[in-house]
Amino acid sequence: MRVRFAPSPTGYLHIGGLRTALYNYLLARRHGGVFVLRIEDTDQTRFVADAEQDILAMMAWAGITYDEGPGAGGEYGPYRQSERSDRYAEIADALVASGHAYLAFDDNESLDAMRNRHRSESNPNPRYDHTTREEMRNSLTMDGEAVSQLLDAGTPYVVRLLVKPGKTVAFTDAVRGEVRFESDTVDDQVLMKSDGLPTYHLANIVDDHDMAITHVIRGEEWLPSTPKHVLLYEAMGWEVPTMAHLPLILSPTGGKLSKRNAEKQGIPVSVSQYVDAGYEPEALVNFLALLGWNPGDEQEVFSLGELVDAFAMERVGQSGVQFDLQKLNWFNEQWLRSKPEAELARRLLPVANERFGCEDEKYLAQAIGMMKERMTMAADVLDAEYLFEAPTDYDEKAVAKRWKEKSSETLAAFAGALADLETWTEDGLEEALKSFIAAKEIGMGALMFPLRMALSGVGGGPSLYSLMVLIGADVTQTRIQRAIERINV
RNA sequence: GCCGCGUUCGUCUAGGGGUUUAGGACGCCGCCCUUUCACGGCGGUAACACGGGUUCAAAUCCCGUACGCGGUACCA
Repeated sequence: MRVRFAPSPTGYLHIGGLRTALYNYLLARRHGGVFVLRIEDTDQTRFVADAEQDILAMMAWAGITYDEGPGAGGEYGPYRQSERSDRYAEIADALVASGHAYLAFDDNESLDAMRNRHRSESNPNPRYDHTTREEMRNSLTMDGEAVSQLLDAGTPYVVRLLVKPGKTVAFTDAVRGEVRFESDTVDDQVLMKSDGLPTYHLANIVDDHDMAITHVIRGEEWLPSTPKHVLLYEAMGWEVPTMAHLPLILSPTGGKLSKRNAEKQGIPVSVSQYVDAGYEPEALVNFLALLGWNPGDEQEVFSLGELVDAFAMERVGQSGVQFDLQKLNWFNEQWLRSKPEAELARRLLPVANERFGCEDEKYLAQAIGMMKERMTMAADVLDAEYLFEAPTDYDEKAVAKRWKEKSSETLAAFAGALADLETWTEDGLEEALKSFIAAKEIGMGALMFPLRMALSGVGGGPSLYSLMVLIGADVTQTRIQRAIERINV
């Protein structure tokens, strides 16, 4: 089995592109096959200089490795279409020679004119096909001599696929079963552009054949052009690979997950935006894997390796799937909790240092340990400022509601008790606190709430025992004094 | 318009003729746990697009309709 991911460097790697890459990768690894990365850079006008680099970087971030491709080598290279031009020209010539394709000299104006001529309410998008090609300037309508003259004069031309009407083009899609198209509805696709570069359709089938690709796994947007590809394979006498068209990822409201549409709804479309937002790669991969595929049992959290073991094309769905950021966030929480604090601390230290001057990785790791179950994103720990510095203000609503007349007095007394405490540990603190409230004959809340306010300034958060251990005895004392001075009832 | 693909809780989905009072997950709501907030546990909310047919029996098979999505470029 040989599969490929064939992105076009016309923009940064799209979230849908990453899923396509992932499914290809999973299938290859599952079956001990080869995963090829091929860069389809045949559109000069839309070329984006650093797009290829972004694609490579994002795949690496996600842990999706490939066996052949730019930077990985392989016997079927080069893996950039811009470096394979001669081969496409050769095939285009062969297609023309065998009568499966022809030369067309029409410029944009005459193309527009033809479309305007035929445009009507019942035919809003006239095609260059068996119904119109006879009106045009091409090697079918002109004699050989006229064609030679144009060629000699250097007239620009394209090569078009000659699609004969009255045929049924059928293929079996691994996701959808048998799909059939009538050739009457297929247009004479341009195979070679006038700039001498191939279109996707030509380059794709030539490369898939030359690179011995056995399974073509791509987005559903390609389904309508598959008959053209089948026709091309047949014209060359090549075997048609197994086709699999993945359901499209839709925006949360059901429309296309286009850049504009999605970002309006707060859904990033570039993988790099997820990286920048701080998502765990495992979470994005996990989420994407389940977007259009399911294992058939109730497991939801999968590592990449587990996905490899569980993945099966038969369990890929057929209908479009809506992107749900909340579910992605849930996966991020799951993965975050499974990561060692030390690892997260190492990652977050630079930001913690910048924001709070925190240079102590161990301290940060300890703070993360306390906050882990409250975080959606790793950086959320830094939003709990009180972990790093004294609160500058105290939640007014909570204070108004729960700060009593005696709170200051209680706190002051407790501060005194803490000053005598010898074992500054969670257990020691808990013991001290309990004996304090017992002696004072007050409820737990009468001390806990003021203490929490004094130490954190907010009503919710991690265990106070662990917080006090984290910030230490001195800081605890300072914060208590500060609160007594500042919170007046 | 035409061509193609699709349609089970708000979302991702299981189920593929009787096992179904249609299961799970996210979200939302409630209860429990708890110093708080979370986590966790328990419970609740909520779906077979519609109409015909086939069949003893249909969410499941067939046809139609509706709706959604994709395609309809010298873009991929």
